[in-house]
Amino acid sequence: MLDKTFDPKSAEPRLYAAWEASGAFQPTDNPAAEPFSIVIPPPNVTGNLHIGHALNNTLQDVLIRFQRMRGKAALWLPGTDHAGIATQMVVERQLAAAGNIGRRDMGREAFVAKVWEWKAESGDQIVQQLRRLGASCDWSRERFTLDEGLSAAVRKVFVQLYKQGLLYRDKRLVNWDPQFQTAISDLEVETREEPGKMWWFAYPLEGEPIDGVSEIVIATTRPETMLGDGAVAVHPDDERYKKFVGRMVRLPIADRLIPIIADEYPDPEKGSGAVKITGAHDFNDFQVAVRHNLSLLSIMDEQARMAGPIPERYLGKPREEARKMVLEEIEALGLLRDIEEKLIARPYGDRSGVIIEPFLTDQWYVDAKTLAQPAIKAVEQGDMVFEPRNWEKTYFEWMRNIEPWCVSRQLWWGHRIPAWYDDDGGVYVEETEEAAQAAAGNKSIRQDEDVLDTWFSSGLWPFSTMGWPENTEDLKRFYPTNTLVTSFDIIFFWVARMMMMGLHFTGEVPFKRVFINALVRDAKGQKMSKSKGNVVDPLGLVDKYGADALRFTLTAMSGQARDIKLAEQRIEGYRNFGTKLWNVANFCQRNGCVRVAGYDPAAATQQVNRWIVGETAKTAELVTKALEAAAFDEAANGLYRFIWNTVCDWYVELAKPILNGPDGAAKDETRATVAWVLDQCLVLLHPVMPFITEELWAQTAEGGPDREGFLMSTAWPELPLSLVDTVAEREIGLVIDAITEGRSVRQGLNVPASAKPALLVIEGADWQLSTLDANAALVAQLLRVSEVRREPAVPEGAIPFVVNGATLALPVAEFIDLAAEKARLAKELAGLDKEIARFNGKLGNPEFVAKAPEAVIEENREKLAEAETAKSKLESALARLAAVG
RNA sequence: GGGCGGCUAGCUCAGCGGUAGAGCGUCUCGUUUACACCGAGAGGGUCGGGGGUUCGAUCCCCUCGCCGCCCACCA
Repeated sequence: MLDKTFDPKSAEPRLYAAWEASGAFQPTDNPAAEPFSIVIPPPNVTGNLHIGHALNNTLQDVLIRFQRMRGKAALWLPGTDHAGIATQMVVERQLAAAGNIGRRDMGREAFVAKVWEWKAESGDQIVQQLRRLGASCDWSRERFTLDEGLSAAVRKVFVQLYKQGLLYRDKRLVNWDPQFQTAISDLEVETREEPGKMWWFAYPLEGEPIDGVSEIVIATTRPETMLGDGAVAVHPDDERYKKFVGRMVRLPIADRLIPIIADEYPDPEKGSGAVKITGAHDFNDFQVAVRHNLSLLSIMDEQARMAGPIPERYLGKPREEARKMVLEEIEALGLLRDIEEKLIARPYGDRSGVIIEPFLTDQWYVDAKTLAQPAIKAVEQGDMVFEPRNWEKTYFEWMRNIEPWCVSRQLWWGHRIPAWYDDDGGVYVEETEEAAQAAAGNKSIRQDEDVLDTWFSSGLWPFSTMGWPENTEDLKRFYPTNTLVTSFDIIFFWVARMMMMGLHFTGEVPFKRVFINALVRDAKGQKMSKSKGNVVDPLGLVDKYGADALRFTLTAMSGQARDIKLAEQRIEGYRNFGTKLWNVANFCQRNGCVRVAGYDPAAATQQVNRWIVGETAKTAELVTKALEAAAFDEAANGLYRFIWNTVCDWYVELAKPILNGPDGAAKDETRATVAWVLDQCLVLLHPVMPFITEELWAQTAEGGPDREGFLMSTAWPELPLSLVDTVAEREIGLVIDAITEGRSVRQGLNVPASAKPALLVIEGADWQLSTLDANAALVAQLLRVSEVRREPAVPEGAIPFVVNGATLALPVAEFIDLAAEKARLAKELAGLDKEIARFNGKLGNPEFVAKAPEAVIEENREKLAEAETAKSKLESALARLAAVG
């Protein structure tokens, strides 16, 4: 006997452990099986499962379970990312909180050891959390971006790119994070628009005034950088300033002479039209400075404190303080011309939240422009497709305007750059220190202190995890992968980089399809964030409702283009769905619906059974097609409708009279069919709700033929649409309509529940009557009337009403408000008149008849005929009603 | 400044050429031997505004208006 409800808390861990122990997560070694592979977007090794992971991994699991059941050699390769900057940040913060010394005082080795310690401590948390979700990853193949093999792949890639001239060291402006004191890539900079000020300064002209003008006014939002100005630029066509070009101004405070130059860069419409050029602290200015061969004055250090060739009183001052000092001094000098309130776009480090400083340093760059070309082409020619398709625009846009990728980070947690230097400026890029030393001869060498951007190793993920550069069996069998499931916020960071690296090093796209999932927001549509306190913890939801309910919710909502607004109520609803399934299984058990060996759905004889077999086949078709197309929501919603509305609401109800009836062939067949339908439901629902279906699979094993292994390893059903019996479909449809309509009218008539009047079927098209006749007992039971029978006419005192073209009668005038019923019929009649007029109008329109498709015209004719029949029934019903009352 | 989404029932969203659907919520009824984590029923929408194409538009085109996201070097 089944328990009253499914208890996910005890069942889920038990089932998961059993699956894992059985080796069912590993791809089959059947050589005939077609491979299907997914690599997981590796979460931060020390991270926690958030709702985005839950969505993303649920979809992957749905896919992989589906493909596994279809007999593919399905591999879902899991792993984690070392997440350089994020992890280092966490550990540094912990050290600080514990009152320990900072990492710089601690030294590299000790600090990195600390991070490994932290990884060991919290490293498998997220992996355990994925298990709680039900993720059927092949844990025997689990990888980590910093493990031995992946590190070797990283070194190989770095060295090869270097030797191919696609990776180089360069001194240029980078985005510098003064808190972490490292360079970051363009993508890690977040521009925020904030209210700020723009100050207008006058720079005195050196020498004679021109036309009485003895100063040039510049506008700036960053006054402190003026100390590093190398020039003032004006547009060559700007009449106001043309004459000043070639002269010098005296830079206030710094007290240096700088030239006035002409350049296309200044926009005469903006600000004063004259721009101060600070080559070492602004990306635009840098380009101007290079064009004009201006010297680049760095006036800040790694922590964004003032430094360099500037007045002594500024040295060591933080940039904010320096700004105040400059403003005060400029004002005191009488050179402040104006202050303008303005929205300023400021760059912030996406991790540190600190304002980024353009900073002149030596860094390693990848020639992304070159690598991007094949990656663009691959998507253009469809070797890789985005799903939804639209995201390729985003991808193209970025790839076509790609800038060199700064890959070096001044951090300690990560892949150390395999480059060594000698004291004479020689650089040796090799996979090992031995090789570098060999190249350097007897010179002494030291390794580059920096590590690589986390995304450098993630970019290799699809092939490095499979053993590249070795030509492993896995690589041969499972690469390229089939589908990548990820969210749009890392298309640039990750998808694009994998495309570039994959194509360059393996000559193949790393995946054939990328499914971009939406972003999960809270019920109000706000982005979840710790500071807003609206973060939904997926594990809390799993605790409360079970993993299946959460999985179903996320799957059903995954169709949304951009955002998923997650409301807890919804999860509750899908938990109820699981319970509904559980209860229907319970019903099966109580009614002796046991699976029968060799059951042939095509051989069913009972009309309801023939009907549900067809409905099941249609659902299987729908779910299969949907999952193939990654239309996860359609699959989930189709199953929901089928199981709840079709099976539970109708099939089970229609089967009850047979199951409660006398023993015999009809009862046996129905029992077997009910059991079969339930089995199909379990199989089809399994990818989305693996736990409850697996549990029911085991619980329903009793009495029937033996179950072979787990449901998760069971074959996906192949149910041909030829199982659909259109006659059964139409007739059962009619029975359902009649019952629905009958109930509706009964309720409208306010017939008390206690009343059991007879229901008479007296008119209607023959085939409809025969259907109703055949199911008379059933209809009577479901309508809760004592009897359904045919009569030539409405008997004396009975109240007629129209259902589905047939006229039914209740001989219970005392229960019925005659006036209300008359009004109802009159209203219905008016509606029909309108409808008839509409169809007549349409069909009377020569243009419609001439141009509309034949099928549409035919449909309209049928509807017109139906409406006219219904009208005549209604009219006679009204007449008889008048006679009675 | 570019680009991309969204605007459909009170809420969250499907539908995307033939006069509107679901779930939740609301209201009414219900001790029907699977299920109250249930069942039956009702109410509720000029499908953001305005044009156009079409026999016919929520659906296609144009335009405007909000809302959101991404990218961009504007001082």
